[in-house]
Amino acid sequence: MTKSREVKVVDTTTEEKIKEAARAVFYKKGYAATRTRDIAEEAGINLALLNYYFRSKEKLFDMIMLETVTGFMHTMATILNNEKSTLEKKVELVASHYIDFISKEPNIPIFMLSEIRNNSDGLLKKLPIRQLIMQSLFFKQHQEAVAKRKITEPNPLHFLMNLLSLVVFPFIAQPLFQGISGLNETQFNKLIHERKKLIPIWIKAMMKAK
Amino acid sequence: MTKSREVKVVDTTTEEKIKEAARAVFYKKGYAATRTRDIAEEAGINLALLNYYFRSKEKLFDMIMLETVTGFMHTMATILNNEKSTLEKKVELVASHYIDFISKEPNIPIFMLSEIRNNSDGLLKKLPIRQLIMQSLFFKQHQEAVAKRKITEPNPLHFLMNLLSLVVFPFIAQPLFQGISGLNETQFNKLIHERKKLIPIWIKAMMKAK
DNA sequence: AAATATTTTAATCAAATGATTAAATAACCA
DNA sequence: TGGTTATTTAATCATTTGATTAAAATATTT
Repeated sequence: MTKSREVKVVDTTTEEKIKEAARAVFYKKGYAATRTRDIAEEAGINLALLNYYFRSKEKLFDMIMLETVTGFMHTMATILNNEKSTLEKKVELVASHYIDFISKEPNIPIFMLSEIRNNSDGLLKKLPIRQLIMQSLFFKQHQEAVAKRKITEPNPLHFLMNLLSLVVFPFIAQPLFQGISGLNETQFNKLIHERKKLIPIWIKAMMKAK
Repeated sequence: MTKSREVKVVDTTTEEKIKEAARAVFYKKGYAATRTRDIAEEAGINLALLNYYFRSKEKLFDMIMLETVTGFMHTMATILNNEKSTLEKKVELVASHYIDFISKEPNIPIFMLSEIRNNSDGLLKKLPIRQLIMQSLFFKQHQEAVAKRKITEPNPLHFLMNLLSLVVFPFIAQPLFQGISGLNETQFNKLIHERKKLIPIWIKAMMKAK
């Protein structure tokens, strides 16, 4: 292993450093509010290097945005299509995985959803998310459960919307809820993590309600 | 009624025109992405008038932000403190009111939550939202219901978080859900409005689950 | 009507910001 | 090593953007 290789493994490439810095700043402040100079500073590099490696702020952003959304959807599709888990287990997996994931990157949901909303040319339309989820095993299992009268709500979109709402919204509205409740960050995190167990129970009860 | 007064009533003041334009643009694009020139154009006025009436972009924004958050919280507090409604009825009122309200201004939730997140000096701390909600009749009724074993989940914050999640998140993630489902705007709106009836049923079932 | 105050406009400023350039430095290779 | 390529830097550009100014237009008061 040459020295240059070792640097790439142990430390990180300048290119990677910039990308990671950009990711951090974009996640926190969004596209419009981040300055290329913020990214340069965060990465500890000269401003010109950003354009040297990535041509423009917009190209760098598009790359990160694409990776973020793709990663999010890919994980979702993987869970929803898991052959070895029941519908109930999938609910547990979604809740558990995303609560842990978002806990590590709390700004991701509002970042993604804000930027998707702005994005007029439609990043979503370029990705094959539609069939990946609408034709997932999760949806088939839901359909079966409806047929067997295990679930009353026949629309699988309500099912998925409810699950994601309960998982994601508390993070998005965290500052609001902390302001209301007076809980500090540690206490709030504890509350959030309780939900890994609670959400599957709630979802189960909801979907049987009539 | 003089002519100048009539103008103020029928038409609108320049000042009001600017404020309404600013509201529209800020809601849609957020603080960082809106240009004072965007607001001027939307209002059909000269750029200098914005500074003449409101001194700066930031002051104009702060004013709109304060009104928005105050309005939101005030309505919430009013519903949660309604002496004449049961806990269940309050859930219905919240769902019904906010679904109608956000339907008319779909960008409000993500706007508010994004900007609250940025706001480092803490707009929330200046408002008396804490006691207004934590000491609300809604929370007292919840406590009673827990005592009477009508509700299993003892934490009222989970209760409120769940309710708001189910109401608000579908709007925030609307572009995502439309991308996933392939529904057009009309179809999606129909889905959202179904939730006015469904959410109270779901909440009821959830909170009794164990 | 004349004088005064208010509102609006066009022109301009200064700072911020995304991007480029040419030169310097470091890495690589024959 | 010496030459070539790749990386990095400092300086600078051109635009954009928030804000100001002085003058013009309009409304109000005396």
